Amino acid sequence: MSFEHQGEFQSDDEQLYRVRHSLAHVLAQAVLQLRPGSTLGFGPPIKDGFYYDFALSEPITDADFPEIERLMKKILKSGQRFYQENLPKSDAFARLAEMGEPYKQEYAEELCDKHDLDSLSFYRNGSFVDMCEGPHVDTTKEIPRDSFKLRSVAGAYWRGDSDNQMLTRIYAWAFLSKEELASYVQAYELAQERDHKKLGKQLGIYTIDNDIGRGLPLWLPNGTIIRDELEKLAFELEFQAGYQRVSTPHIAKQDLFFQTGHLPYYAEDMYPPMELVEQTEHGEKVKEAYVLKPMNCPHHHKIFDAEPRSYRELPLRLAEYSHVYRFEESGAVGGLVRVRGMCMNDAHIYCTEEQIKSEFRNVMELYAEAYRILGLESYYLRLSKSDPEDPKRKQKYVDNPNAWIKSEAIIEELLNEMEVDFVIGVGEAAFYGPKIDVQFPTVTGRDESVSTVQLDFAVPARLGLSYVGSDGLDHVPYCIHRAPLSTHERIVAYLIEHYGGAFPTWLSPVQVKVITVSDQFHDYGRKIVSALRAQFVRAELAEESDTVSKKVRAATVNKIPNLLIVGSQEEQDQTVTLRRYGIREQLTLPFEQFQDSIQQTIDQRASEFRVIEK
RNA sequence: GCUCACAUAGCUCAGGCGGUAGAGCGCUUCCUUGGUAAGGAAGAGGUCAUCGGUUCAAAUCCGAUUGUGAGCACCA
Repeated sequence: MSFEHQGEFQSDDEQLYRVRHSLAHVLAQAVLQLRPGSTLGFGPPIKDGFYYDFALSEPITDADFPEIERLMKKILKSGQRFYQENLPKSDAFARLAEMGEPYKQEYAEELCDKHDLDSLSFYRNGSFVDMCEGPHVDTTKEIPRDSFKLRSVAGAYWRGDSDNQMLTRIYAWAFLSKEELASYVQAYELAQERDHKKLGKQLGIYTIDNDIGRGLPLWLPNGTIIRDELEKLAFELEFQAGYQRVSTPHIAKQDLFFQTGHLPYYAEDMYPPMELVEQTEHGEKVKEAYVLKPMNCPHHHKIFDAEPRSYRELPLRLAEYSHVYRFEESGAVGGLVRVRGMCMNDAHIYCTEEQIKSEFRNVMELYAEAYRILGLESYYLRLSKSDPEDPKRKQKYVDNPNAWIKSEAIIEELLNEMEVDFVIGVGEAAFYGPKIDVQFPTVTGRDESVSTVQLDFAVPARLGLSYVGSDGLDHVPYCIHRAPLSTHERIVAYLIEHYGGAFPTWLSPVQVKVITVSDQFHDYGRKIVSALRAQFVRAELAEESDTVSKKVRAATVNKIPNLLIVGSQEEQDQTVTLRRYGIREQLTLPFEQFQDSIQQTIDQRASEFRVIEK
């Protein structure tokens, strides 16, 4: 198993860091020129450039970018020197007050309190002064004038807290040369071509209809094939790992979720209840309330509880691909990555404390196997812990400090024993326990949790789950929640971007497209298609009376992995000419040999096509 | 939820300083029967997101709503 670590922006290139940091100051200088009376927030370097936050006197939009860039270039050209000065803290506060910089002032006071500082660092270039630790370039002449580009304007809360005022953030790309900028922008644009929202539409995978609802994707025939293949994969992996499949309804009584503790912890993320109302003498009364399930665990817990359990049955592994519904905030919903209705590769493992580690390990191995088959490599692990410092912790996490310490220790120990790299996410835990999240980068450069394994020390007890131990006494089981293949929505989004829409044969909605050289070979083409379909290969004949070129192009645009070209030669020899997606060289082989080869390619879920020699 | 931008044919987009619209692809039909990324011709297809306001006149200007995108916050 290999898990790569991926951390925050840390430039190993000191000069790049200085340039970006200095450009942030130059941007602020230009914006203050254009919008006098604006004040400053933070303006750090980031992984591909920098940003700066402003409380603007007048709004700015991207239509102002050319003007701002012009002002910035003028400043760069003028060769301003950067001077550092350290002011005693009282002088520093006085200066910030004089400058009219309330955000900087607030931060300055906090810095001094927290780190017990008695002086603060400022940088001056030209007429512009900013409280800042540096480092910076010596002079703006060091900064190439053509290697940065303003990218976007967006809102951002001061100090990242939605209770605070929203500032205006301007993002920019910045590099050390024009060429580096150009190649970065080009790579960025190329990556946008892989965006699952774009390809999902182009390849007929899913659609979202406003009459159905936001965040509620409709899976088209091509997308449904991919889902079915993933479910088949999960079924096989889980069968071999000793899981049992169960099926449960999409709704349950609201009261169940009070018992589990989801309500009130999780209320904001749930669709409002469906209420059955009864007429009484005094008016209306809610007789029963049902909710759409946001998670499957309560339903599975009830299956565990459906009969008396012995320690001999543990670990009991219950698996289900099931829909859950979460009322994500409108601004969070987008494409397939954040949706309000999703189908999850869920399972719950009930086990004893002694079994936790080995079960976690089994789950991690199942993940690694699934990722290997899917060819996914660019992920890293995050140990998601609670945050004991969080003032809102009582609303966010089950209140049982000892259980948190113990369960977090078990998982961290396991990760260390497995010798895998991981980062720690403080405050990223589930409300009922710590978890290991598997993070994947999207084409838009964000990391998202795709898969997750979670340890639950709280909910089984709340529902009164128990098993009889070898000592004849009742014990509360631990529960491991896991979803290696994530939700169909999220994993398919990643797979589309990972493969750029060109799926390996086993996942591809159309696996073989038969292209005849002219209509007179359609009979042979149809014979091939029906023989392939008889072995459950998803084959189609290109029926259009177009030229071969046109049909090849159409199939290529649709990223179909295998094309079979047939004409008089092939019909006479009972062969086919195979052209693989993205490969120009082709191969003519007996049709029967192709049948065996594609069967093996599919059965092995191979990423490449290998011809079987007879 | 918040900030900003955007919404024109099935798709990708142009146009429009106010006088009710265009291209390419796709689709349909016809000709072509062609050996590897677009053969040719004709045709159908749009209350310019929705609602309201200004105006003699709104797709164009203004407002609201809905949706989409980029961020922020959120994210089991």
